[in-house]
Amino acid sequence: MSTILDVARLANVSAMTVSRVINGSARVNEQTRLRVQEVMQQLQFYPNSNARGLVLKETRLLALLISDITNPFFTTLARGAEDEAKRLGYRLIFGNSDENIGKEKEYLEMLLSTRVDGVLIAPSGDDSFENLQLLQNKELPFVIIDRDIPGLSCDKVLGDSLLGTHQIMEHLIAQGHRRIAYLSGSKHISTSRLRLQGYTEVLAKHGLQVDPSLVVETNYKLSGGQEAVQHLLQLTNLPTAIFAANNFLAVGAIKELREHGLRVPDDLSVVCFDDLDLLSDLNPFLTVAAQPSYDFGVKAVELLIDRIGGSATDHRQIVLPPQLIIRRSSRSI
Amino acid sequence: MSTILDVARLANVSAMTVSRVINGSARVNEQTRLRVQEVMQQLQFYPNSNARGLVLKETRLLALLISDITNPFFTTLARGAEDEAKRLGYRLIFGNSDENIGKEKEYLEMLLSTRVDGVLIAPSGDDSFENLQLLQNKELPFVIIDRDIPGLSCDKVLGDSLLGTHQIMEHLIAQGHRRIAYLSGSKHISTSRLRLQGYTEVLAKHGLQVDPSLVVETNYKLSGGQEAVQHLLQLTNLPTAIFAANNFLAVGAIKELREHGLRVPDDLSVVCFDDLDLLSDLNPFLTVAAQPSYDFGVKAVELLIDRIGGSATDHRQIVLPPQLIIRRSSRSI
DNA sequence: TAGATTGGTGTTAACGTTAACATCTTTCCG
DNA sequence: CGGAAAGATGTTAACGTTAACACCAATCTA
Repeated sequence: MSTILDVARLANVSAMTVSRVINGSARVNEQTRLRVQEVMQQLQFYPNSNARGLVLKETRLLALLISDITNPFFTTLARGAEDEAKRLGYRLIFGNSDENIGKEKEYLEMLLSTRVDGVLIAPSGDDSFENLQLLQNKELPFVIIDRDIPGLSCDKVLGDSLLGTHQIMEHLIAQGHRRIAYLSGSKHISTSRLRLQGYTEVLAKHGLQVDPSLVVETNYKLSGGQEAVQHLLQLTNLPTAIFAANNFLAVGAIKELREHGLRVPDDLSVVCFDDLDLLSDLNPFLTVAAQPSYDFGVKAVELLIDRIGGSATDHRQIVLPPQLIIRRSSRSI
Repeated sequence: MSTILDVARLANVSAMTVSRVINGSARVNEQTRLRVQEVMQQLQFYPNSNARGLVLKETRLLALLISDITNPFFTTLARGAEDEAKRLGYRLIFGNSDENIGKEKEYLEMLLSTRVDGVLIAPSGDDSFENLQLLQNKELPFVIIDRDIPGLSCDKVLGDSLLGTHQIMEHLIAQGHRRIAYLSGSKHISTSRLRLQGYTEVLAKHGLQVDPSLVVETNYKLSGGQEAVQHLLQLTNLPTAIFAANNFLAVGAIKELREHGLRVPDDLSVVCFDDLDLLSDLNPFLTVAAQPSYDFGVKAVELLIDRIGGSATDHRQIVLPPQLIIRRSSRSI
């Protein structure tokens, strides 16, 4: 790999002049500039970002830490983040935390070493507090996405869990459902709690009590949905509808229901948070509170880069609204 | 951010001793080691990868360049690559090329600057040849994934397009289909060509001719599938089945068919390459030649790291077999 | 007991780039 | 026409880390 010095020698200038040509950081004679550029071309010279990062204390690298890149919600979010990052001249590293605090911490430490300029993170849960404090100690800018953390002051891009839940629950109730199960992710994740709160509120509003046996706490994975349904099926008095706190839970639930010979929506309605993108194109089936996941990524990168630039002062919070999409997985009874 | 020198001062040793503790590169007295580790802990010290990369000429960063992270095939592949990279102590940068040579080139240049240790790339097409030659010039190890490039000698992880196509086509023919359309991606992508070849072979084997009006070349995107179907619907003699060269094409095709009031499989059967993962869990619908996408990622990282380590000599090629999964989108006529 | 070995540690220079300052020439202005 | 300003370029040192070598003390070996 050729260096700036190789270019300098061949172009008969100092390294500094080459640096100036690369960065446009100061005037350079037109002729000299052309000569230097020609040599760079000829040598296929690409400046070493490591050396640059060392002196500039900036790497133009961002990191995106999410729970699972195979989840369409995060995939589309990642796409938004990547497009926006690229537009603004940043690259993106990504990692999966698998909803696991330990893995999350490992990643963050790696990122601290990498000297990324900032981090986008969907925290694995409230316990992420400590991990994020580490970032704050080290003054590494970050934005949390999708999940809030109580007591943590930082930039945030969140969905409106209460609104979405109200939309979903009102829909189910309008369809005549009264026994509605709630499949929750870990209660240490803000979205799980808020959606439970919304669930309770809407039931109360309609004079209904929460039946504790219909509230199942599990995890935001496919297997979580399956386990939750196994649990529900042991009840003598089955629910007529299931509200799953995210898309993976819903898919797991439907899969498990099907394996027990139950049909959706004929035997049970199933609705959830977050759409399935491609899947919904293929076969619009699931009734969902869809979130603008692409925008989550875009907005988060914008906040982050503002923060990095130092122009942002107070912490900002962006709340993106969900949209109820009624499809075939829910029906009137 | 504290440096190795801060640690050295506090621990009353030289920077070199700290470096040795970090890397375990030479003996250090047990007591000294403990003292240094304590100070590192206390200062929350994380070694600067930029400085390290500069002297070691290695960054432990890999890059994954694919056409679109929202495609489940690539998503799962990315997950496999990320898991394996992490296991081997590497981080992963990723980028979307959108099947676009120019964007691909930009990315590769960025990666050259970043001094990544290696690149995993699903080339946007045969024209990627030049882009990859740049990597070869610069002696940056890379592995191409999913798509071959004629005349390029390098490490490769590919699917078996011919086998998969044979499985799919034999299935359709066994179901009585004779007028089968083939929706192709760009013919500058090896998989498009091989699948066309397989398509032709199987038809010939059964004494059938290729009807050119049934072969539609478009692109590997959702919109490609939609456009292709618009084209097909203008024929007076419609096909009874559509074989789409990838999953996005199939989804686009089905979406468009539905918009024209045609049902799958009642009016037309649709089959394709690559599964839809989550989607297939929710609602097993599409008949596909599924490829082990997770393994594509894992194997590619293995090849790449072997290459980086210098232990690999000849270029290697791994071919992963597809698996025909028959579901409801195809039916006997 | 001299010489070699090994354990433990430090010093120096280098990796490739850029900020800060220095130098020289040319142009401008009153 | 003399001093200031602007234009063009170079020199030096620094960023944080590690390889290579050097050094010293303790231990081993013949």
